[in-house]
This record gives sequence, C-alpha cells and structure tokens, in this order.
Amino acid sequence: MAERSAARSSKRGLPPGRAARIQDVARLAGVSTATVSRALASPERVSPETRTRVLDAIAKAGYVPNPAARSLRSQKSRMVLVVLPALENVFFSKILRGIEETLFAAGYGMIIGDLDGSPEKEARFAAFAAAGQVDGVLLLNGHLLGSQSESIKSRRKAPVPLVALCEAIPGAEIPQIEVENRAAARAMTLYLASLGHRSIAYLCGPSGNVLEHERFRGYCDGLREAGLSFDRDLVWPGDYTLEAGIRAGHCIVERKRRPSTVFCSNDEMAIGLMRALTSAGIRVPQDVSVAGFDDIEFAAIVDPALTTVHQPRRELGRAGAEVLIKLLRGETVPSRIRLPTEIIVRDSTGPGA
Amino acid sequence: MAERSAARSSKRGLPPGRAARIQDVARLAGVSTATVSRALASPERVSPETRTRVLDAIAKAGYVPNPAARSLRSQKSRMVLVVLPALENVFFSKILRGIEETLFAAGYGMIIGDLDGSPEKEARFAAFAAAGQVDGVLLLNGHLLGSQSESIKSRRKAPVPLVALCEAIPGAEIPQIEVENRAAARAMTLYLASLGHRSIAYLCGPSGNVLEHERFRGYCDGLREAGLSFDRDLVWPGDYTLEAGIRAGHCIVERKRRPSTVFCSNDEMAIGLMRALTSAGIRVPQDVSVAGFDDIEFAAIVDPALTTVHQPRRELGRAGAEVLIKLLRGETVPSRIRLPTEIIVRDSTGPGA
DNA sequence: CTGTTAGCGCCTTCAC
DNA sequence: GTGAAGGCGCTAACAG
Repeated sequence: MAERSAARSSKRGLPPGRAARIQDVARLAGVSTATVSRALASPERVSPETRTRVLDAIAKAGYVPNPAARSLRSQKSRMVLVVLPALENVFFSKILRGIEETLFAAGYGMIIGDLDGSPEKEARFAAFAAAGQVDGVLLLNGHLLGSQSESIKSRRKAPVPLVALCEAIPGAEIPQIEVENRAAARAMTLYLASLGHRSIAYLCGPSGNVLEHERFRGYCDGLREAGLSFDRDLVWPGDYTLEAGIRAGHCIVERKRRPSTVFCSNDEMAIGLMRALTSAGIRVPQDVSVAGFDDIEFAAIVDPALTTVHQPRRELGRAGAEVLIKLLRGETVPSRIRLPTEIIVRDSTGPGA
Repeated sequence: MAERSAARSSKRGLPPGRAARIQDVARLAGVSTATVSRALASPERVSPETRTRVLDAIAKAGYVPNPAARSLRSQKSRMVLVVLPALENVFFSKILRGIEETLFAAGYGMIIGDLDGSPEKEARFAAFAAAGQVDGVLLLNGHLLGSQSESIKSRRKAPVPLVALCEAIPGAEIPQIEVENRAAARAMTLYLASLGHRSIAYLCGPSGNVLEHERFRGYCDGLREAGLSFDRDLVWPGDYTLEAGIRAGHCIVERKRRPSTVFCSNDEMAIGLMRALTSAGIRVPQDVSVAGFDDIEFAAIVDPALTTVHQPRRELGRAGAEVLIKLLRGETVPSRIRLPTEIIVRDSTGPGA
C-alpha cells in the first residue's frame, strides 16, 4: 500500500497539514516510540529527564494519541454505551448527567443509544457493543438488548460488562442499581393513610414494566399495613404520560364515588391528573389529594406543588457509572445497589375526609 | 510479539471465546479477506454467488467488523461529538433526540460532551475532537471549544467539521442552525402590544449570551414597531433559571407601578415568575400577563397554561445533524439555516389595561 | 531504563 | 472478479 507513503518521509519539523504521530514525537525527543508510549502510560518507568524531553516534544508537536490505533492495539475503547428508552424523557437527563460526570472523571466517553421503541435500533446497539466498540454498557431501559439475553442465557459470558440502572432486569445476572421503589411506594401509601385517607387510588405505569411492578407491590404493602383493603376499582391503568394523567382525571370527574386521594406512579401523570381535576373545578388537595413519584423538577413548580417521592437521580447515574468502571477495572462489585428515596411533602396532599 | 499468537492458529471452526475476524469469514467462505471486505463495502464489485457465500459465512461466524481497525485504516470514526453546556437542562433533550435519530439513520454514533462549566472538560473535548476520535462536532453551547477558535483564527482549517446549533457563534465561519430568535421575540412583543399592553417588561437571559442578545433585539424591534418607548426600568436581569423568574416575581410584588405584562426570554423563568405572582395573590393574566419562550413541555401544563414561542426542537436537532452529515460527505451546505417559530397563545396572556 | 519488533483487524492498491 | 500484501498508529513482549 502506497496510498500516502509520501507523507511518511521522515524530515525534521512538522508537516503542517498532518496530525503529529508518535513517531514525530519520538524523533523530536530523540527516543524510540516505545519510550514515548511509556512516558504517557506509565511515567514512573521512564527516567525523569527522558520524561521531560518527551513531554516537551509532545507539547511542541501538539501530539494527541490516535484513539483508533490505541484501541485496536489494546482492545479497549474507553467508551461506554448508555442505552435508554426515550431520550426526550426528562426523567433521564439528570441521570445522564451523573453518568457523564463520573465516566468523564475516569477517562471514559459516553455514547448514547436511544432505543425509541425500534427493534432495529436495539439490534444495532447490541451489535455495536458486541463489536467491541465500547468497553461496557449501561442499560436504563429495563431489559437486555436482544442478542445479549441469548448469550447470557447460553452461559457464555457477555462480551462486555453490563450494568442495569433504574429498572432491575429479572433473571439477568448483572449488577443492578435502583432506588427502593417498593419501600418508597409503601411509605407514600402509609403517609397518605396517616393523613386519614381511606380510599387511596393508584394510577399505574405501563404493565409489564418491572419498576412499575415494584411500585405497585409497595402500594399493596402500604394498604395492608394501614389496614385498608385492596380495591381493584381503585387501580387505574396508565403509562407514565401526562395524557394518561389527564385521562384518569376525566374518569374521576365522571365518577360518583370519588377516591379521596390518588397515588400516581410518576410525576407526569400526577401533574396531568391535577390539571384535569382543577380544570373541572375539583380542588387539590381539598377535594382530592394527589401524590406522585420521581420528584421531577416541575413537581415543585406546579400549583399546587406536588407531594412526591424524591429519587436521587444524579447519584443513581453516578452509582451506575461507578459500578461499571469498577467492573471494567476487574474489581468486584455488589450485585445490587438500592439507593434510598425520600418523601417530599408539598401542597397537593391534605387531610382525608 | 507473541502475546496471543496461539489464538492465531488457523484451525477450522470458531474458537468460542474469541470474536470472529475477517480472516475467519474468508476461510469459511473460501475466499480472500479482500473479497469479504468488498462484499460488505461494495457488493456490486463481487459476483453474486461469491457474495452469497460470503454473506452466509458472515452470518455463520457472527462476524461484526472491528470498528477500531476500520477506523484506524479509514481515518473515519463514524462518530459525532455533541457538545452541550448542561445536560440536565430539559431544553436539550428533544434536540438531542432529533440529532440522535438523524445520526443513527446515517450510520453515525453520538458521543455526548457535557461542558458543565468546566474548562478542563472543554479542553478535553477539544483534544478529543482534534485527535480524530470523532468525524465531526455539533456545538450546542454557543462558543467554540478553546483550541478550536485558535486554529480557526489562524486560518488553518478545522481538524473536523463543526456545526453550531441553537446559538450562533459570531465570527466563526461554520454552518449555523438556529431559530428565528429575533423575529420571534419581535412577533411576541407585537402580539402583547396588540392585546393593548403599553408597559411590556422583559426578563432577560444571561448577558453575553448571543441567543439572548437576539431575543432582546427582537423585543426592542417589537416595541419600536408598536410605537412604544423603550424603558430601561422594564428590562430585568435573569439567567434562564426558575429562580430568576421567582426573584423577578418578588420584585414585581414589591413595586408600586407594575408593568401590565412580562415577556420572559425563556419558559423556566416565565413559570417561576407566574408561581411567585400567584403565590402573592397577583392574578395571571388578569393583573399581569406573562409570556415565555421555548415552549417546553410543561408550558402547556402549568396553570395558567403559558403563552410562549414554540421552537421546533426536534427539527432543530435533525437539521443540525443533517448539515453535519452533508459536510462529512463533502457536500456543500448553507452557511446559515434559520427555522421558523410559532407563537402559541394559551392562558397566561390577556387583554391589557 | 530504553530500543527493537511484531502485530491489533481492516481496507485498498496493485497485479492478475 | 479475485488475491496478495502493506500499512493505518500504537503498545506489549522481549532483549539488551
């Protein structure tokens, strides 16, 4: 191959059009390329004076190691793939922030894979990870990427370390980081009961969602402990969207026997619900109390401000990234981390009848 | 180097622990590696039967080309760096979505660089791009990355194509995509004037922000065209945060002479402002009208629903990504694209006194 | 402590 | 239409 062999000619000085390579630095410093490499990777293995010469040469040449070459040689990309179901969902932005800052500090880059409900995308991200394009994968989507589940089931070790964030992935033996969903939902239910509410409705997230399942179980736990009976009519379907909340609100308006409080399994739905109620002249919390889950930024801003379960989202992201980084370093990690939540009492909940 | 020469031994069948390489496929199909490569890159240059054999072998081997090798060889990474000032800012999520889907469709991956106000991060992202880790950069942060400005100033061509999104970068000769900020702010100001308002206050974004400057000029344009005089006392400092809106609200509460309407240069501030006003018993829009800018998702949900300027955020992301992709393909692109906005009239604005 | 050397896996020119 | 072979830039093993 002679494609660009001309550029290979070894004159002194830097050809202006071309990025500096390790060779250029080596010549400038009067050492071998191996020494340059070592001066960068393990400075202690190089004599101080040589190191200085090399670093000077690097600065003079404006040398930046070529990541593709590095990665081909070392079989490491120093990149992590973060897979999420819907990028525009505001719930993820703070988590992403926590992930990004932690990865960055450890010298890793973050590649975003937005699933967008498309199996084609999912397959390509799986292939992407399988191809060694990334050193690890952080899953925020509640399930493994198509082919990964097969390779895990078949007992062959996953090609890259996987860590699940937010939504536990049942059956998969990968580290999982999540908040205490069940305990939090239980605590909120108990809190509502402690206000005197006897009919506590529950607005569900999408069925089949693991995280949702946990929250629902927490709600049941809470009812039981408060001595309230479970009423199927008080459990309404939803899907975490504002619209689901609004729909649920309309249902309440039409009902004769209204529950005195509605516990929504996320804030978006709670906000939509409140909006529908107040538009119809039903006062929150005087007529109906409403509680949410997540503590998104706008929970504090809506009127009335929403009582909800606070999730430490940034910490969640940090914890997930930290676990993955440890895994990449070959350190052992806990198989499951559960971060505590906190009930934030605001103005959307009041005493029950 | 004998590190893993053992694994290099060429037996038939796939050693289970190792990813398939192009060699494996070539052997399986009984052709050379060059033919495999061609069958993938330019199928028409390979005979149909050979192609079939190769594709079968690829499927059987579960072969996925190694991106690091590809990228080292071709000097292309098929990755784009997206630089943004603050990942947790909900304003960016839909833009990111538009970017991601467009890049994905074109076969590019998206790496996120969250600036987080840290010069260190900025420097590293600049180095990252300079190192050829990515084929192009999409800037959402309103300025060039440190070293980039130098290399552009010094007339050396930028090492990778750059495209600016959202905030124009003055002086930099790179393609810019943005919404009609000035025209939109003018239109909103005229709309407020058309409602009969004579004292239209303006709550600013951070000073020095280019985008903010445009909006402010649009506000001035609007005042002039409506025959209203500019009043320095009606221009208040802000910084795009909810808190700034709340602070501005408190100021209004304390004033004797209140403006009849406040045009906030983003929705967060408008929402904070409304919250502060209603808490103090000032009614929106009966006592004071409030308008925002951006049309974030919650603008439609707050009570009263916010009148604001809608930005086509997803399209913005798409357009930016498309321009960058064209640039990467060597096609010519317009130096500036301005996407139209739309005034969304909701309930936070009413007739002026 | 430093230099020499052999590839990492792929693509592409050149030759047939 | 296909094969042979070199090298993208770097680092790890080995030798000194």
